[in-house]
Amino acid sequence: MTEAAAATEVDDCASGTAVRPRPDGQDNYTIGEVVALTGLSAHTLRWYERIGLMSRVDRSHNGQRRYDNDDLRWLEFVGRLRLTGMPVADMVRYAELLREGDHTFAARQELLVRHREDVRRHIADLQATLAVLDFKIELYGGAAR
Amino acid sequence: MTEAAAATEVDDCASGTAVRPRPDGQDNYTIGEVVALTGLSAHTLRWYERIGLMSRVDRSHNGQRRYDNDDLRWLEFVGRLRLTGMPVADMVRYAELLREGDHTFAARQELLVRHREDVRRHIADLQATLAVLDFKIELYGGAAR
DNA sequence: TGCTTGCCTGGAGTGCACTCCAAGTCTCTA
DNA sequence: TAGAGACTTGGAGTGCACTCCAGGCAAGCA
Repeated sequence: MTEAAAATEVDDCASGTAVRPRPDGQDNYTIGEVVALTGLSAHTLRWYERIGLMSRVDRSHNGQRRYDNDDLRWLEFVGRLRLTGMPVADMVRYAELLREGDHTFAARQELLVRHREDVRRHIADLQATLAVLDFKIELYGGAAR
Repeated sequence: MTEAAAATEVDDCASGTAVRPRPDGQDNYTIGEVVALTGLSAHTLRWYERIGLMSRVDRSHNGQRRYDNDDLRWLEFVGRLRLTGMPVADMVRYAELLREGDHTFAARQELLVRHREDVRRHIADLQATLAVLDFKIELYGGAAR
């Protein structure tokens, strides 16, 4: 496997539940379609592009955005990172590393490893709180009876 | 158990790792001590009081805040809710219900139950993302070799 | 031909959760 | 008696992640 091929594979496997309604080749979606598919607003999609969280999206002959399946995959991955609390600045950093090419593999991996640690810690915090919530809810139930 | 007793117990059991360095009776802490104990800033502590997230804190003869163990317990619980992403407005709502008395038991329980659902969903999201991160990190590792 | 719909841009505005500021008070130590 | 340090207040400012606005363009339809 070449590094370039690995990079593609690494960066495309956003998640198992990809939303890619049309096969490669017929995959050019208007911003409105992407809004419907991702739940993001058109404002947010344009903003993501402006701040460099997406590389420049293709345009139609009259300047309108045309997204492809790779864009959807990327948006899905970004959605996951966002859901897990990664700051937008870090996601932009990751996107920049991606554009810089294969020599940034280690930096990208490090960024993801660090984020994974954050996520693990956060899960532990949430579970500890869940126990407290269970206890309080139980007590309220007991007091109400 | 009276409802009042239940309310006290329910609302004091913030967590197992309470930071309460002095026993009840000698428990009056300056804002600086509470900053050191909780990690919150003095600004934030005053702001919490201003918005009603804490009921009015005792004052010394010259108007300075004096926190007690109950305040610390409450701050600890608030910290947990904050960590798990509850909006401040919801925490204020909970604090208001608490001040209104025993007849708000059901409402308080409902609020916590709803939040517990949010937390559970969030844990599931985090775990799904963890799987994606593991996969990508693994691929980067493979590509680097 | 005019109207609607969907899209474009740069820049301003919003909501949240703090965070800081200015000007003042009080207490303690040198 | 002076200075340092910890505290007080209301109100303004900050950073983040959007979110909206004004003004305009292009395509499709009555």
